[in-house]
Amino acid sequence: MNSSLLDGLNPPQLEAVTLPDVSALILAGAGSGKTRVLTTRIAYLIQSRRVSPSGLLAVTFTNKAAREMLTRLSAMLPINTRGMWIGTFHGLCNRLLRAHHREAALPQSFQILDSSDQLSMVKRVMKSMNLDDEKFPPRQVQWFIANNKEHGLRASAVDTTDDFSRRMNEVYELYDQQCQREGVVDFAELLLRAFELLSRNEILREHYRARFHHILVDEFQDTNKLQYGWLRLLAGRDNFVFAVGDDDQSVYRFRGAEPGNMFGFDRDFPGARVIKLEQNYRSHGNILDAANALISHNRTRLGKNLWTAEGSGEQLRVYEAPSDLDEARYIVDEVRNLRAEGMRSTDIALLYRSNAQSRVLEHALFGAGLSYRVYGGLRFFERQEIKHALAYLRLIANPEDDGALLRVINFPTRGIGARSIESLQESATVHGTSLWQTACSNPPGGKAGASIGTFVRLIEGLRNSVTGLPLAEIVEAVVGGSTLKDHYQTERDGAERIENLDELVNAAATFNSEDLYDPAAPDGGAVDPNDPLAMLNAFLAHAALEAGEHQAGAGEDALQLMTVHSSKGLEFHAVFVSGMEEGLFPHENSLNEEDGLEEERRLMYVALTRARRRLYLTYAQSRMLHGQTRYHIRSRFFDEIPEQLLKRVNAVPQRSALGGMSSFGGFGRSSGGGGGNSLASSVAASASGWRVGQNVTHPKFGAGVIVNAEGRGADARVQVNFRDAGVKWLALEYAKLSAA
DNA sequence: TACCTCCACGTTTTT
DNA sequence: CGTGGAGGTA
Repeated sequence: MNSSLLDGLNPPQLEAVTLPDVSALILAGAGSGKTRVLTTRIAYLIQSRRVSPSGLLAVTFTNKAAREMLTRLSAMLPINTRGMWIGTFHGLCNRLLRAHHREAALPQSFQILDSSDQLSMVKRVMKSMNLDDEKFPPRQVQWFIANNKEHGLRASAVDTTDDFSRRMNEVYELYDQQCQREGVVDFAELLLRAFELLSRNEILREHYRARFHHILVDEFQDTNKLQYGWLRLLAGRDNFVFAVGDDDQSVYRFRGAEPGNMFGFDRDFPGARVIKLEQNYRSHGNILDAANALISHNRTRLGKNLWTAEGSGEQLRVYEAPSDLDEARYIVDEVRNLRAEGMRSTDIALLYRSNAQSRVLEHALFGAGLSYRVYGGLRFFERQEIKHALAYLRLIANPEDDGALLRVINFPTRGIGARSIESLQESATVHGTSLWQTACSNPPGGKAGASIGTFVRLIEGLRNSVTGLPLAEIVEAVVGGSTLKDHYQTERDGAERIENLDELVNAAATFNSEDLYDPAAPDGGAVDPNDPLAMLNAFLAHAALEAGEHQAGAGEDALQLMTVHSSKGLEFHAVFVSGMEEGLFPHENSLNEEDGLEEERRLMYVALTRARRRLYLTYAQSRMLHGQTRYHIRSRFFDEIPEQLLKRVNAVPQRSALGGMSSFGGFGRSSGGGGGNSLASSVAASASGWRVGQNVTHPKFGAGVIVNAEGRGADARVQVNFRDAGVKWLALEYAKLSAA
């Protein structure tokens, strides 16, 4: 039994899985069996080391990762995973706070704000302060609040240095007060509140410390300061943290991730072991060599080199397109070829640095009749109609939730306009009560008051009618009774919204209380499926914490389109990385940021290591961006990959723009590939040392940029758009052009 | 209240 | 170019 568990592990994997009681940092390279090691470690602890499943805490970054861990674990062990604390940081903190809501000073039915709810709340608070949202962009204030919370800082602890941040901090303070009044918490608050609860409350802290001797963390490089503090707090001196991560795949620094948590691990956990998993089971050698070479240009690294027992495989295919349209056309052609060879579409990924780049690709794919799926769109629980229905439900669960009330008090419209709402808010401020209480006891007079009375009776009627009903019937009654469906019936594209509302009822019906309910759990964190209110709260928390798969329509054989960020953790047989241009990838904004280029390089490393067998890197000389054609040179990342690993498939010999020989100098073989006249132009221009998009100066015409080229050798001519002199064709042999 | 037009903006994003 | 938000008008 035990041996089968460990069968097939390589020596470092085996060492990691069977470590004694110590803290450990597992540096797991891309495709090195990270998830396998993590889950096998859990299984090993339970089976061989007789650790009780309830004595383990495993924390991930995403719900998907948590689900996968649970699935794999139940396949490995004949145990009930229900009582186990495996989940996301936010999910586990929610669980903790529900179980100890009194100690955490929260109402039992506290609700969770997602980012858009949080933004509305910020706007509302700023409005009450009469803060100019021109001068203080709400998004920036929202970021300020979240960022401070993620550093463990309450408003009272924020060190404000200037008037601007002092003012934002005032919003922060009032925002927190308002959340507290309403009984709502934002995402960062879940973590901070749980952290403070355990810091302050010694009894609880010791209870959980005594319980969780083993704490396992996935994607450790993505943890922020607060999450790290939370881990350390729970670990105390006597427990063991098993952290798995890859500093080379840290690409969320912009969102608060502190890869530095990895670098300080052995300082904070004295005696911690460090194990590197460097054998890659995913990619062929050339792909890994390219990735290794690229990432070696980063200075801030723990240091790791992937290797594979497989052969070198193919070279990386590099395609230079005259334009983004040609690039898309080439990709479509190649996809067709791959499919003709029998590759499934789902095994092919089209990656890009930023979402805006998907449009051209989608257009080309659509035109070619190839089915594709774009990741990163609007998610189920974020849809307008779903948020509305959830707001009705939230209001029933917790009437103090002003945000929920404001969302639906006049949706569908019932004659409560901006003025009525404003006077309601004023009255609430005067009386120091929630909007709901004000609407009940101190409604404004006149017609507005009458409409508000109708709304109050609607909500009360709904609340009474669903008391004691099972979850699905509650949701069904509210979706129906709210007249949301009737409203969408009259809308032009309301049919899909109605479908989604029906889908919400289904989601409630299949909402799995089993995952949450463990009768044997020693703490009170379990949700009793027979307690309708508890189930409703759990469902609403689920809606906020797990916004749902991006889109339906999964399952069918479709190409996978996504940003490089979204591709982290996935793998594909063939991968196209498009838009490999300076300014796009690395993104121009990153160049001004501290460590920005290194993060871009890590991102590129992620992109390269997604591919198992075939990897395409494509770029375009010209690209439509923000409504105008822009000219970029190919990404510097090409220069960081050894030449012999690259194969230029459209054989454009090219000298670099700055005059030196490019890393492609040795390629001259001609093969297929799209392109038309403009391709010929690019050949002409680049062969002569000039390229489209290059800035030049002319002794007579002054400064300009090359916009086109034709001919070769003595006939080569370039078209230059001069700042002052307009567009002119110049023969290269005679014109005294120089690079600017 | 609803619709329309104009303007600003444009990296990555989970919970 | 395309979108989303804001503000103005019917």
